[in-house]
Amino acid sequence: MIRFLHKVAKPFTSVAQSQINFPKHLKPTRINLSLKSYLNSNPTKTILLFSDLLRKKISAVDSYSLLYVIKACAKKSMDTEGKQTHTLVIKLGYEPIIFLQTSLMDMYAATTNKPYRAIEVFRQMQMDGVEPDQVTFTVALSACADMGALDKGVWIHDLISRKPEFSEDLSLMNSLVNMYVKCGDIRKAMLVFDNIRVKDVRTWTSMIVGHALHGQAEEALRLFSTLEEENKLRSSQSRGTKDQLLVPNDVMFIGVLMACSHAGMVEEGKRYFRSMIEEYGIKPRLSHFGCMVDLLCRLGLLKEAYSFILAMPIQPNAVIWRTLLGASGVHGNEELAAVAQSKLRELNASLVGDDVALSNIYAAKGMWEEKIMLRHEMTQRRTPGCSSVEVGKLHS
DNA sequence: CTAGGGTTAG
Repeated sequence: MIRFLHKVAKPFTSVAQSQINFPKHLKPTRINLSLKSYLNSNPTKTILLFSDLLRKKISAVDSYSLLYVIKACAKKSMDTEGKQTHTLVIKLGYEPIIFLQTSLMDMYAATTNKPYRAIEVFRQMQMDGVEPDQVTFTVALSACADMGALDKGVWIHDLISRKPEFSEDLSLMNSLVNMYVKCGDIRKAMLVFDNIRVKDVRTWTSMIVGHALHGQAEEALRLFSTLEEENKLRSSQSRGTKDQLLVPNDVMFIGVLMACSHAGMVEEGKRYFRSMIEEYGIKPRLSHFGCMVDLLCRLGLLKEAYSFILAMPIQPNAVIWRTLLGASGVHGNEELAAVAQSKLRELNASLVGDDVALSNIYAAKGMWEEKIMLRHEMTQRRTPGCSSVEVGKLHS
């Protein structure tokens, strides 16, 4: 934690700024460019430099400096520093600056596991009479989506509806579709989707994922086919329409594979996985492999799932082994369960529940010696310093 | 010489 608030001697004002003659290298713009430049390479340095400036009682900071610090806090998930910066924004009277409010909302959504703080900032803006714009609404909807807060999302949608020109903002509309998807109102999501005249890849992706999440695999895949057909049509037409192609990307394929997985469509899933690699030239990521493992495991194709995992060109993570472990439990395959279990231990990522899963299989099969052995191992393996908080990060 | 945004397995 980096403390800097208590070092602030007095609130910074624009009057004070104009009265002080800073050395050239300490002018706000100059410093801000440094703060900004560290943002991509080393965000912690942005925060350190800023706290250093305050410690030296150099008030050569302005709203730009704060913005970069807030972004740095968001990037490094430094919630304490983020909160301190928020306090500083208020202390310096920068509340009406919409850029700061929006990035604060974004910061809270990124650093706390309660995005409702982002909505609280939004509420406060409403109370202070600070008018939100498209970007503020976009971030607010994203926070609602993360929380699954349909009531708040609808409230914000209502506020947006009063500004017809906002419906031209595609980022905002995509955020709106995503909010309805994540909050479970698929019909409303479709309604918004249909009303977006010029869509992009993200629009389609949100809707495909939406259908997949709602167990509407056919709708998801039909949507994907529609997109492919539109692309084919356009590429066969004049050259002018080529740049209007909406080429499916890796994220969209996660939605497609999710749909196949939820519907148990194993052959289709394999076909899409191949198509992704061969036709679209997309290198599958861990999440794509995870979808495939999930698909195979759901159908009880455990051996195939296992050989699929072994053939992966990248190292499988704990989630993948846990998928296999869970499915082995459901389908009573104690050999593969034990393999998955040991892989989890190798990764140093086994959870209490993983031992229980294997233990239950042994019990169900009457393998009491194995169960006792496992129980013995479990009690021996208690390593100090491994709290449930640290382990909990695996779930996020 | 500088400001904020949307899609991602389980």
